[in-house]
Amino acid sequence: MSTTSSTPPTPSKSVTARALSVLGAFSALTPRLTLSQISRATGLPVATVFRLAGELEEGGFLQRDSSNYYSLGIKLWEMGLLTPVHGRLREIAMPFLLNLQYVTHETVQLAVIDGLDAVYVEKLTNVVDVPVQSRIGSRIPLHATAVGQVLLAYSDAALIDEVVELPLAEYTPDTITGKRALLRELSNVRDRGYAYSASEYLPGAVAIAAPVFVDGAIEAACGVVNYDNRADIEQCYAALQEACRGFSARLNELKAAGQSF
Amino acid sequence: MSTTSSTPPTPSKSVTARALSVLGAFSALTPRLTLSQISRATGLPVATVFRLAGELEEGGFLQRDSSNYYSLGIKLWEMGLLTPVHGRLREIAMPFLLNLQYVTHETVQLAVIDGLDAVYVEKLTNVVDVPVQSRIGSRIPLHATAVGQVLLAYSDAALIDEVVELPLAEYTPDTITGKRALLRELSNVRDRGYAYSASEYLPGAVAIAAPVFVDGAIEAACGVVNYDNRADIEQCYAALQEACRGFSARLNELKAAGQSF
DNA sequence: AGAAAGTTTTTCACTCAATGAAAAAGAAAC
DNA sequence: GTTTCTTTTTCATTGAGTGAAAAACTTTCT
Repeated sequence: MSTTSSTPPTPSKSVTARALSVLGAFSALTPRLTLSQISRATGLPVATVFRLAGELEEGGFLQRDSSNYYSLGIKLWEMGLLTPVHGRLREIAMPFLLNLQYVTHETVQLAVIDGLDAVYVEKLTNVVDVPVQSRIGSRIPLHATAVGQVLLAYSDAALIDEVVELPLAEYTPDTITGKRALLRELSNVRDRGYAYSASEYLPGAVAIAAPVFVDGAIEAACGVVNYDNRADIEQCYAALQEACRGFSARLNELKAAGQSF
Repeated sequence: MSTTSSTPPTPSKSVTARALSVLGAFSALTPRLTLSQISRATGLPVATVFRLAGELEEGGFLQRDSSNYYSLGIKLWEMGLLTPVHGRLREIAMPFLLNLQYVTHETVQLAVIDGLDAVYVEKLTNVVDVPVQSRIGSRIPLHATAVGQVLLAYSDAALIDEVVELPLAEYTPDTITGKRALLRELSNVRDRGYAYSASEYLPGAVAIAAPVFVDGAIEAACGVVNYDNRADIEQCYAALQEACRGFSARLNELKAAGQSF
């Protein structure tokens, strides 16, 4: 019964929040930072960063190289591997993805939904010199990619409504940017059971994606991308379907057998 | 007289150290924990853990499911991907590993040295139902595995001396446990340019491994394992050599071109 | 069903650990 | 050489973190 305005009573930053913001200063574009760079990036006084960074290094969350640059520590990587998205998804998916890659010879991807984005959990390419567009961990739009559309199509109506109302960025001339058009496409995806996207995000990239269900709810999406229409889509689709079926079955099997999540 | 206490590793510490120890309570064996479990594992009072866990959740480092279980958050996974071991090694290695896996059909692995252990950075198997012995992130002994022996063989003399003096655990009857025998084997590895290990760690597992150099110093080791001697070792070896050469070349190329680390 | 045991959340007075300005010590740039 | 920038140390101040205890919930047992 609080009639008080929802003013967040959090003007100050706790020590923990500060420590996390030190870690947050690192990004794909800035994977290496000096003390003073961290200080500037976070707005925290150098002396404070000095102490916090020291403690984080102590714990293995940061590491410091010979030229006084910090980067994120190996402990952080190890902990990331304990995350459900890795241990309960990518690890189980891997054999299926490998086989799918083996059969199709194309780029294969696994994505989940997080918030209002799709996130690549795994991505396999055997082309060495490919200009990497998006890496594992990248966030990509739900409306403009095959995996995104699949993830969205089978999500709760509430989420669909929310995304549909968002301003839909136009990445290429083929990107779906209209609310009605997107809703129609999502409906198509559900009818077909898979998504097909040609040049909606990256020109020249043709992708198909299919859903992975656990207990009837969508858990992830698998996709196959090929550039410049090299591959036989029919064949890719068959392989994709098989991979998704196998993966779904495995997840459900583990869920039934395993005690938790 | 052992001071047996189930909470030894938590003398009074800084806030940051406490927060990190909350994260540290999670492991491969206990990827999900309740508040009170964390409290017991860390030796911190529940009220303290309550606050810290709340802040870590706020920052995306922990997540809480419907049944009040905490697990490590997606943010942690994302940050792990920014770590050099991932972005500067596994990501670049991946196409070569995939191709190696494709050619040999066997389990393929990439490992680095960290402290006195080898750590698996990547491991590819396309067999679905394999009883997973060691996963990505696992630490494995330097003296008893092919990748470990390669990593050690090309390390600094100081490190070799240190490892050689350690008590060398005997995993199978074929494990090298003697100091002199290990030194001799390392010498063999250097002479041959690769390591060959049969049932030294896991009975029935035959592995070969080769080094990956950057600027003349060893950076990682690639290996191929096959169980029950199914594969043609000669063929595997050729493929392995090619993968390592390609990968080394790519790393050196990037190092020369790229600005840093 | 109710009681008992366990877990999560809130409260609050105390106090100790975190703070950051400033100065010292090092590096690098000019 | 001087200047400019960065890292590290010091230290008086204080407010953020603390944890015992009680309240609020949940689960388990009889």
